[in-house]
Amino acid sequence: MRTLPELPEIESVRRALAPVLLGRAVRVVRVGRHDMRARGGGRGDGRARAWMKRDALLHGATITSLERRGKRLAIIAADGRVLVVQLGMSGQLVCGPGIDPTHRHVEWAVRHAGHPLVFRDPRRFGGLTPYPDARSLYAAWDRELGPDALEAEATALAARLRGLRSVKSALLDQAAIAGVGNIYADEALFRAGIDPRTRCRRLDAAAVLRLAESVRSTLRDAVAHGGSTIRDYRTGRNDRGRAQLLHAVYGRAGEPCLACGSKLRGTRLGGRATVWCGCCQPAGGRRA
DNA sequence: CAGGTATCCTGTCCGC
DNA sequence: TGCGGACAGGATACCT
Repeated sequence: MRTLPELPEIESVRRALAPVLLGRAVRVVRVGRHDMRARGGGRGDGRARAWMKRDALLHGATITSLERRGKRLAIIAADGRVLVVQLGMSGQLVCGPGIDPTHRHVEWAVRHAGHPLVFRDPRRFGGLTPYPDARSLYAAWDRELGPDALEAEATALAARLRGLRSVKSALLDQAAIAGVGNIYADEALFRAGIDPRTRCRRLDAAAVLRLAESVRSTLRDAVAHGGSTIRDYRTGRNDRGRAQLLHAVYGRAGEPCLACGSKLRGTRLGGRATVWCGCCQPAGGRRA
């Protein structure tokens, strides 16, 4: 199964849910599982049970805002409570018709909405994290996440692409830049004309800035298309996205480069499938 | 410090 | 047709 909610997918969910949820009161009507991860990913990080109470799940709250940083979406209530949603690999936060009935972990009734709000996640790589107030939310985000890959200035993103590690691993590091996953890392590197294996230090200032701008434009274009629906992803209204039509390299190893026609190369970098064009993406980056 | 690997998890796809 | 195993990867712990 391939489904990777990255920043554009989360942003599409946020935009779709805002008109449905803002100003509305929610009520927890069902908790399907009590053993979701407190945070996405990791092993042995403990299953959270105690917090999986209605209070932590915003029972009885009125939603005042939906905020996103990177791949995390915070639901903020009028009384200060916050619930952060991480979709992980296969998660969905949806309020609309035709939602798959399986793997529904939490359901809320939304006042004056025709459908319940549903958090479902077949593979349970995602999770829900409650915070007592917005202050603790922002403190956690500042501690764990770099600047948002869509909202931050390109110069701010470029400043984070440093060190000896490969430029792709830097892009995937949420503490460096928040929001880029495996799909858009490869797409942005293709757009910038940079070999994903290049160490950050080997990129000159112009190449780093070009990459930062490519990250922003790649994500912006994907958001404009409603995110990429590889398989499971749906917007907050349960619609499919169309950004997958923009993918130039992701999932295309061995196929011809859309720019030059040469065979796209594929390998594994940091355990992740990586695709690039050896012709258009030279080590150290294409000269401007 | 950087990279590789195992872990978590389930649905999908492939070969036999 | 069916079944076992590889594969997909976001985040993290641990080892080299």
